[in-house]
Amino acid sequence: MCIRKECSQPPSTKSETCRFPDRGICSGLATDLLERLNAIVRRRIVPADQYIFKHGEEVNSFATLASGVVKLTKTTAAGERQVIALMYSQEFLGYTFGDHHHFSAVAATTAELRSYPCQPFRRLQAQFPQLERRILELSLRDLDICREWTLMLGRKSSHERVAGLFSIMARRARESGSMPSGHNEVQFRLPLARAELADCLGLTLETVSRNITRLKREGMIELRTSREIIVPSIALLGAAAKMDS
Amino acid sequence: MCIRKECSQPPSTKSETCRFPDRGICSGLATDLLERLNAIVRRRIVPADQYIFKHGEEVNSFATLASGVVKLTKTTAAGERQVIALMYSQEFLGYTFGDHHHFSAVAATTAELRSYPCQPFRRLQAQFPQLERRILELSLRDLDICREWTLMLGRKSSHERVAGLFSIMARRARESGSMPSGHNEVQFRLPLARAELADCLGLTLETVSRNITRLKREGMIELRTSREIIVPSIALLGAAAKMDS
DNA sequence: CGAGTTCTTGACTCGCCTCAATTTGAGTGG
DNA sequence: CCACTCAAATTGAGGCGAGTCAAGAACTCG
Repeated sequence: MCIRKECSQPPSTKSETCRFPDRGICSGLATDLLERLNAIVRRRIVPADQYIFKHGEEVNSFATLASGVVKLTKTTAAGERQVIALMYSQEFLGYTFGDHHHFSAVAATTAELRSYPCQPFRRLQAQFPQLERRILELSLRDLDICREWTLMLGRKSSHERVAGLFSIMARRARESGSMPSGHNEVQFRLPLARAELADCLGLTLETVSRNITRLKREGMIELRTSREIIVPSIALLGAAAKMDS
Repeated sequence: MCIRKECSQPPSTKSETCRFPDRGICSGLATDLLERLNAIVRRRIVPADQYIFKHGEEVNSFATLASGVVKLTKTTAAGERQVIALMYSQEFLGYTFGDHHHFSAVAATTAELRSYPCQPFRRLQAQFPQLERRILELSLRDLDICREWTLMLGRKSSHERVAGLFSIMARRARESGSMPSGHNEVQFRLPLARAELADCLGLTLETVSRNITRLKREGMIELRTSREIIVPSIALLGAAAKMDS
């Protein structure tokens, strides 16, 4: 019962800014609101490994990630880094009610942003309930993902973690990329170096590397180069990670 | 800049259901909306260690926790349990757009719920933008907490984790309980057994126990019984956990 | 092609887990 | 009120998985 998540709506409002309706902020919005959003949007290119915003900085814009991959990171008082989320193309970045960011955002690859200045965006949000609702939907989705991640970090072995992350990445690559969806094999380029993978998984770079070789040995993955990965079967990889979703 | 989180609003709309304005769903809502909510609310008492809802079950209500403590849990395919969040008095529980729960909720102590049936609640939500906004605020808060937890599980030692959890619990106890706020020392009753603490922290019960004795030895805490904890200084305990917030 | 970075691999250490034995504490009935 | 019982917590001994330190191989880019 209850309102059902609308997954398969007709791609009617497919504008330039919204190519993947179920991920982006703009999906399903009325055309007049889309126009208002387009009126305030600004483009911004952030090269790989540069900050988009830093922990503690004042919030002055939100953004849709038009292309690229972005890491959200936090740091222990002891200085250890932890990636708390990976944001992929079309996802909405940095929304908060607070006036200061509680984490940092770093471009993992070159990131192309559609940036909405905070104040006019909030005015639109107050004016259009459908925008507020969309933000809520996306936030709840982020919350779900974060809790899944929590389970991973709390209870899984290093081998399961690496398999799990690769399985997630493979699925994203299959969705976003124009892959023949009938085919089972997925090939993609890792957006992260070994040390960054380690920061995602709460491991060290060496442990990540060892588990990559182990997955290779077990036939779960193949490496073209150290960044180019071939996954023969996502289902098999997901099983190795002991995932359910 | 941007809209500031309203923390110190006058406690004007203090109804029976809303004693802690900044945590609950009802805080700051107009009186007509509060009346509509009160019209659909139902009470429910759940004894300790019983499920409030289970992972995979259909969503049929949301609830404010009127008193008690609730664990939100997930389980690995391998069967290991992980607590992904602790909900305290006045917090809002189980909201989602989906029609099935993605995790379980278990009463840690006897839990008194104010339960809102899903369908009428969603109608009110569609009708009153302020309710939707409030849900968004709370969801973003949950997201922040979850990401802090992620950092803890990914990067902290067992000792830091136990200290961190106790420091969080002590702060909650000080807020909720009628403690002399001038006084530094906090005393509270643990809502969780050792095994449950372990499920929160991604550790084993033995490791939790060892670290409790260590904290005791270091003078960071005192135990009256195994469930009654005295924290001489939350600040010191927080420092041991290497927390920043 | 060469220089610097990134990745892999090895040897060793340490922290947390596992298994097991007490100890403590709460509840019950004599 | 005090033994008895059972569950929960503590403590110990030993093993294993992930971290640390270090060397060498493989990429990347000028």
